[in-house]
Amino acid sequence: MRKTKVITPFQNSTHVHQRCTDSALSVAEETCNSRGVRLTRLRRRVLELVWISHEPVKAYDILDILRDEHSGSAPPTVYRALDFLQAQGMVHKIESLNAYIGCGASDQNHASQFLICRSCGAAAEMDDADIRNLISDKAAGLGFKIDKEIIEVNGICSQCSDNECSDKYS
Amino acid sequence: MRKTKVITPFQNSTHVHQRCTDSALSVAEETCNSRGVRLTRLRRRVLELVWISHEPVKAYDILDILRDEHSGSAPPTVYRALDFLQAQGMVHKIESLNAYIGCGASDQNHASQFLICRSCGAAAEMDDADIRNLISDKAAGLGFKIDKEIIEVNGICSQCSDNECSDKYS
DNA sequence: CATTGTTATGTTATAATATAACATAATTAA
DNA sequence: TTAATTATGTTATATTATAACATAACAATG
Repeated sequence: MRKTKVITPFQNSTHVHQRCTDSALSVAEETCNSRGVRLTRLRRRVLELVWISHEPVKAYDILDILRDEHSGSAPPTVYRALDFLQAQGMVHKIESLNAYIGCGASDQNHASQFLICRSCGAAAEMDDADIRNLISDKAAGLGFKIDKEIIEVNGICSQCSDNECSDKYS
Repeated sequence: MRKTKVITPFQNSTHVHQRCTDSALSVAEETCNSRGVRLTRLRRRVLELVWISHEPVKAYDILDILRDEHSGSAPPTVYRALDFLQAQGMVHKIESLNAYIGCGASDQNHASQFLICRSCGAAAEMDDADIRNLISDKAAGLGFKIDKEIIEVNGICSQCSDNECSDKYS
């Protein structure tokens, strides 16, 4: 069994979030350049806003911010940018939350499995080869050809369950 | 590797859908009785309407039918019934479609993996022990405690890909 | 069997999420 | 520099879901 490849981990308190964002933005710039697609100012800004935290972000929360910055912003503004970013693999939609999260591995073709913590609200992204392969095999065994896998695991992350435990004695 | 347990298969053309529905409804009746919860006329009717086909059904499509039958029907009518049926495991929500599908195994506690065909629109439900165990193990390895797993695999079912092939020569 | 608490449904209103359709502007290709 | 293409602006509306409060049905108890 292979080790789980963690694309975006649950973060500890010492993590400097600006680094995640900066890194994701530069990967995105490069990826767009090499693909000959345009990371316009608007799209870049939406990507930046998606990366505002490790919690999946709502489209209308992004829109609220865009509206403060530019009066011409409307739902299509944000949904179009999100569509572009999803097509380029820079943003994933979390279907069970109707929310969007940044992906720092947009340069790599990969599957995703999300772990979503109901306590802190953060989402971690994995690409676990064993899971990917097992599901491929099982689907193939039933004659099913996979386009896309949506895996969203809800629960409690390790840090939050540590905190819950310590709460009992506080 | 264990054989995939198929809860609801992709159906062939000879399948008599009334049987799926009847069977699901009687399992539901019994399950509700044994749990001491009430499968009211409304809830039963909504369950029946969810079972109208093997394609996930939209809440407002159910509502349109309910409205023909009873003028007092409104969105809460259908969402409340769906909430009840989901809580009892008789209906699952397909998050990526915002649609609902019947489950014939509401008497058994189980995980679900859905295969959703983009050609015929049908959804098949599995409970594959290997997938369930692998995801549990991987999550546990990261210290993550699972509440619920959402697995929705999009693609083309075996029958539809057979048809696509034969189309090439027709 | 009357009362009381509980659960289910009715009803109105509105929130939250997303897209259609067409106009204008910016960028790219010829 | 014109034409084609792509991106954004703008208005309107579709789709999905919940809040809040009223009434009705049912169940448990004395």
